[in-house]
Amino acid sequence: MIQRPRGTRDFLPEEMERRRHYESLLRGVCRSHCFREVATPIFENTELFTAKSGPNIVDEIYSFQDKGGRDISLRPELTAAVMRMFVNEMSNLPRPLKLFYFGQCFRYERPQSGRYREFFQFGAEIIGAANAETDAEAIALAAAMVRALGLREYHLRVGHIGILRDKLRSMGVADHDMAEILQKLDKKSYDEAEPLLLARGVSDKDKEELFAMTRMVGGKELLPAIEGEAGDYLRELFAFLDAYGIRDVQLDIGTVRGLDYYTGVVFEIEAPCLGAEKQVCGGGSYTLSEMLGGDAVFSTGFAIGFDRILLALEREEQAFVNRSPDAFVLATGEDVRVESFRVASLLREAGLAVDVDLMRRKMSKAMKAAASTGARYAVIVGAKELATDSVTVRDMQSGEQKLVSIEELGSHLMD
RNA sequence: GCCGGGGUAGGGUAGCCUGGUUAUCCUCGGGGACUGUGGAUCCCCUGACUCGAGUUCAAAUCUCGGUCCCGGCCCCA
Repeated sequence: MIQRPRGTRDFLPEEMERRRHYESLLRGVCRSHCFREVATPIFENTELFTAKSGPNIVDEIYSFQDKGGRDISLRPELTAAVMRMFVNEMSNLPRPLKLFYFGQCFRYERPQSGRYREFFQFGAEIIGAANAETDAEAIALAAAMVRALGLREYHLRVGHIGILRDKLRSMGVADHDMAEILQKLDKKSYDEAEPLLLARGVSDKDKEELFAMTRMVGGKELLPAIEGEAGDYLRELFAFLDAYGIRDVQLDIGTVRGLDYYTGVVFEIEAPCLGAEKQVCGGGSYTLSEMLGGDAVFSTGFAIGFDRILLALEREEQAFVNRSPDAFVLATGEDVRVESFRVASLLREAGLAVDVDLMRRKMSKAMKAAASTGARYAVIVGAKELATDSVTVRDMQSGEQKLVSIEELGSHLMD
């Protein structure tokens, strides 16, 4: 037996139907917000990902040389690819561009709960605008998507990377030193952040103030206290979010991102039921296009961990019921078997989901098979009925049976 | 990369500690009893010890290694 590669999954029909269902809900939300879908290759030149995330990223992704000696990687995320596409092919389109995407990504990591080597991201980017309404639009979309899926318990947290950066700058920390410190602060690793700060001559008082800021989490009552441009920006953002009906937002000054390309607002959504890997959505405003050889263009985007959010729905025991056939067609015997397929075809043409017995079962077994598919009706094709161009329709729930002419069969089953 | 727990038919399990006939039971699947009526019952059938090495007369069982799964650490673009 050949095993599946580590960290991958097979999706059986039931699971696949469920996935497609939720996928289409998400697509619907994107369309209602007038985002348009794009797709990029599953593999890219490795350079694209090292340009975005640094050379060490190669250790964590599926990276190889193809037969032509090109350095290729399976995409570990989709933002870089979408920005590449924007720079290469879409930079002259009217702005803002509102794009969304869904696809699998690959990371060479140790699998654990909610973490696979092949996983799916559903994300969106707004390219070419840099203001509070753009960020609000992105956050509103993310929130609407999570709501559309029906996730009951989640936390939406919004922060602004500028607040801590301003603070660090005022404390005399140089810009190129910030990423490392912010990374520690994001994880609330104060022990590790402290020596970095002290080494740059930050006073104890400043340090404590900084640490206190990273612990600021709350509702919009915190807004007035936030100084500077970032504060103004957040007040504006929250006004737009409020207009969009998004009120269950936490303001979290400690939510930052270590990476340099984030420029302002950052946000994440987490589902507490998931345990260690509970973040189901992450995003923010950034500028990446320059790193990919384009002009400086501001964007806001996010990605939803599709597998994770489905796992969260499962943990919340949100039932998904697979669709069952409208009808199951079976023959009473060999003499009318071919004719039963004609009836099935007729019903399919009429737009019904119709299954047939392919196993040459005897009638009682066929009936049993019909029951196990969950079909609403059994359509029994027999010589007696065919004599009057009719079939017997059995309601599988009630057991009630009727003689129905083949001509009226389709419309009879429709209602 | 690190720590811990696991792996017996498609799914769920017993057996493992204490090595010894044909590997248990349930379910699912196929067929039959039922020759024109399902979800009931009965009967029959298909189907498994994660892989490799070692110990032994003998390994599902003991030992070591690989692999995969589960939970956590690290990382999280």
